[in-house]
Amino acid sequence: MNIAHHVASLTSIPFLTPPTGGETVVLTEHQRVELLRIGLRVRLPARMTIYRAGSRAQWVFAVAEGVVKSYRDLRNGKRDIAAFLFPRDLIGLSEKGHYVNTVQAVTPVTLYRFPLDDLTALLKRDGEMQFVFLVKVTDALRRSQRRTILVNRRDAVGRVAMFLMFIMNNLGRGGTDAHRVPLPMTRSDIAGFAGLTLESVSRASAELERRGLVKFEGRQSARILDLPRLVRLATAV
Amino acid sequence: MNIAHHVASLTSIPFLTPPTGGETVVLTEHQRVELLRIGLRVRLPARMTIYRAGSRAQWVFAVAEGVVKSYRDLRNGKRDIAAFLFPRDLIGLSEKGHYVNTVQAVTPVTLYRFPLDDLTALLKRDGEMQFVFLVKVTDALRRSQRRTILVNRRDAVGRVAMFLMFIMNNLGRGGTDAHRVPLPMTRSDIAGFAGLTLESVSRASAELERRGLVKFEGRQSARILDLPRLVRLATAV
DNA sequence: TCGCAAGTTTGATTCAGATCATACCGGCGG
DNA sequence: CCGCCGGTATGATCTGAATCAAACTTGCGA
Repeated sequence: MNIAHHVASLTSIPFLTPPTGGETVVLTEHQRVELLRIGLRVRLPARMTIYRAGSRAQWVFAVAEGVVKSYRDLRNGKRDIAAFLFPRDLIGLSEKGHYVNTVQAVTPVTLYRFPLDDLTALLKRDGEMQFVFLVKVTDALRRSQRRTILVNRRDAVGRVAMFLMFIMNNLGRGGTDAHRVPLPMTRSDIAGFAGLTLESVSRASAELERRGLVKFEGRQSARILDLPRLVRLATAV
Repeated sequence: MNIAHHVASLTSIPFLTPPTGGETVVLTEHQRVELLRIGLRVRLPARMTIYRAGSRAQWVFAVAEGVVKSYRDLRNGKRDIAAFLFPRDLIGLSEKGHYVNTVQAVTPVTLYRFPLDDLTALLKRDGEMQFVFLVKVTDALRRSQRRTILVNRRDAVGRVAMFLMFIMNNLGRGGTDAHRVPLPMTRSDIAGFAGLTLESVSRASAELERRGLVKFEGRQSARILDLPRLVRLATAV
């Protein structure tokens, strides 16, 4: 196992900017080595289930590349998407030793896998590193709350507009074309995330296109034609 | 200032059970003293605003007694309740140095107030204590996700049933009567939390009462008459 | 005691999204 | 080239929560 290679890769998931300041938190070289001592890099194809809700929570994962969805199947057959996860995100939310959601790769993904016990011990030892994780989880909480606002909206068009903004904010960086929004997930997934049926997503998308705000190019991507108006729609709650 | 008194009070907010194990995390005596060195106990009357969204985030608070609501006022005049917070909960979610939500006392409350900088430094120094906070924030994330499921439901009666269960899970303990549910917040607050209008909350409540599941005793409390059926309704998504 | 005001209930109507049904599209194996 | 199939779009209808409106209830201060 090539540590040097892993260290280099880990720098690509430096987690996040802290909520209280402007500067980005980056792990020190030493901390990266420590993390990699307990972590393993794994690559998975699209559609692969990473873990299932209810199974024993043995690992925490960090997304390095690709998109992952976290969901719960409800009794009525519907699927509630808890979150879409992107590079830099952590996955492995558990309760009483068992995973809360089922997590599945949407695209081919690269993950880092950490045994929960080892990670816990490491974090307790290294307060600075733990703080990076604390900040990250706090960020996830903020995003979850923001998403609730999205779902609380009544109008389908506004929800889809918000969803597009959401994807832009998470996959926008690094893209060659700032106005192209990749949509690796299905309409069904979008519907589950936005609290709509897939028919409504389809209709709302058509409406956005009709209004000249967005052009859907195939099923897997969209082009933003009028960003200011889209932003207004999305934030017009 | 009576430290001994404060230490005793702090034991009443031992935060949470960790997600990965069964045993409750309790701070050591030393840790409590450390926390209190930087913390201040404050009592506030009902309706008092603790902080406003957008203001500089200088403090983190821990709820010791009472109920607090966290919300955002939306452009359309509506109010989205981000969370209700109970004893043991942390408040002070911020982004780039500014609070995300406005936070207001629903009942008279007792809080512990910690300067963010001091708390940050303390947590980085004491990995064990920080871990208690990490677990707490993780718990908040789980709750936020569960709430999204609540809001995603379409039927008003089910949402109100879920809301009642939610309150029971947070205020149930310590109550003399396990079937009495205190409702310190207004119908409007409930509506904001459940993603309904207050009229719908009112009608759904009446419907629950008509079906013999719940009896509302004044505006501030309800009595669960048929818990099993209420649970089924709440989880029947 | 009265009267006000905030909060709540109840009623009538509207409307957007769910639902049910059917048609379409694009990729892939044979 | 065909036919299948998962995913998507479109159309018709239904439903239940939002909305608008008005009455009622409760607590509280004059």
